[in-house]
Amino acid sequence: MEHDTGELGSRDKVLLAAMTMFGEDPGARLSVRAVASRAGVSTGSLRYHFPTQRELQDEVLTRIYDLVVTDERIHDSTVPARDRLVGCLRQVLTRVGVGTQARDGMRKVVEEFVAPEPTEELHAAYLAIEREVRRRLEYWLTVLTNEGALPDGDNTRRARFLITVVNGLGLERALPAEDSILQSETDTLYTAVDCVLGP
Amino acid sequence: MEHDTGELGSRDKVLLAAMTMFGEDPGARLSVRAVASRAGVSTGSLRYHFPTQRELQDEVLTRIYDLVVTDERIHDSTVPARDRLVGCLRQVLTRVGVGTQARDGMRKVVEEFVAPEPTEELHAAYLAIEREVRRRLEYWLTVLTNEGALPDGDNTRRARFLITVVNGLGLERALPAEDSILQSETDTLYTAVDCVLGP
DNA sequence: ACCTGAACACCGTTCAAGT
DNA sequence: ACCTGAACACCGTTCAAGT
Repeated sequence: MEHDTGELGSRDKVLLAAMTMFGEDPGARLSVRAVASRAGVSTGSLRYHFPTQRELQDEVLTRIYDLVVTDERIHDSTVPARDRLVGCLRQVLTRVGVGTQARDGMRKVVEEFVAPEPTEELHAAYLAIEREVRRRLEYWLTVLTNEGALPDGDNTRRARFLITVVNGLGLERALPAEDSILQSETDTLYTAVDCVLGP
Repeated sequence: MEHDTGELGSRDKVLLAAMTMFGEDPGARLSVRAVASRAGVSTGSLRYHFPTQRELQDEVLTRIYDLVVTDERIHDSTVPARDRLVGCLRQVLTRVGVGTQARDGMRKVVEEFVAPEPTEELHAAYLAIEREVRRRLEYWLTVLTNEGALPDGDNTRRARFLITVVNGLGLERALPAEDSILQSETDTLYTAVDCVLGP
């Protein structure tokens, strides 16, 4: 008959604590001790479920992005425009995934579109995907423009810029990284979005 | 009549030690204790001359890159700061190449660092490279900061952002693209640089 | 002015010991 | 199987004390 988090396993307690902390401050450090103590769990237990700090952060990333329902988000004007746009970009990154998924994804992209001699077909196939993503991004930017949150301007260009940033982040998810990846990804997303939204 | 480093002041001893260590392994950590002990100096003394670890690393960078003449570009103050920074980023992208070279390069990166299960060695190897690039970028930013072209701020964060953009552009060079890539790359570089330099 | 080294408040990871 | 918490080997920074 518990009404707190007592029924949760340690793993979930840790995850809940980490996500809460991330929610409170997306730039937070999420150190072992900070998260463990917030979760009411020992550092050893945290390590048992997440053998490395990076694994914890990856899991947090996945969960966070799963929660975000996106397209609604861009219309929710109670939230600052920059947060909404960052949320949308995060949604794009969700599909990239983390860990093995991110690495497999990048491997496939390279196998399919980079390694082979670029035929007409391949070219067209990739461009179709790329255009799809850009359209989506442009749509989000349009919403913000109509709302007055984003000055009139070349939204295609802006979208291309944001896509490049997301591509860079996606690649970095597949590559080895320091374990502060969660924090620096947030930094970069906000930097890019602020850049587009202007002063 | 000393023939060792005995005549050097502590500050120089520290600098010499740090630069030697950097020379031996550009991926080295250059921690307070490691450098101080190598220099035969107390941590307190090191701190006296370099109030912060960042200041030490910046000084090392400056000395190192002042030796390497390749970066004349960043020092040429007859050119606007943004153009110089974009030039430097282009220099990084030069190594990525275009066409077949870019595709081969990306394939190799993926083969080497993405596809295999990430061992400790691989991880360290990649991080060393990454850190090297970031240091270089930070150095460029420091030059602009000292010059007054760039407000004081977190240059590490700025460097990370620019690296992500360059990573994105590199990936896009390897992928199929519309033929306006040159133009959109320039757009993106300037957007990113302006974003960093501020209004 | 310059230098020392201990102390502080942190890291992430490991591990013997418990249940 | 899961969890504990101490211990380890590191960080960067501060500071009273010396010369």
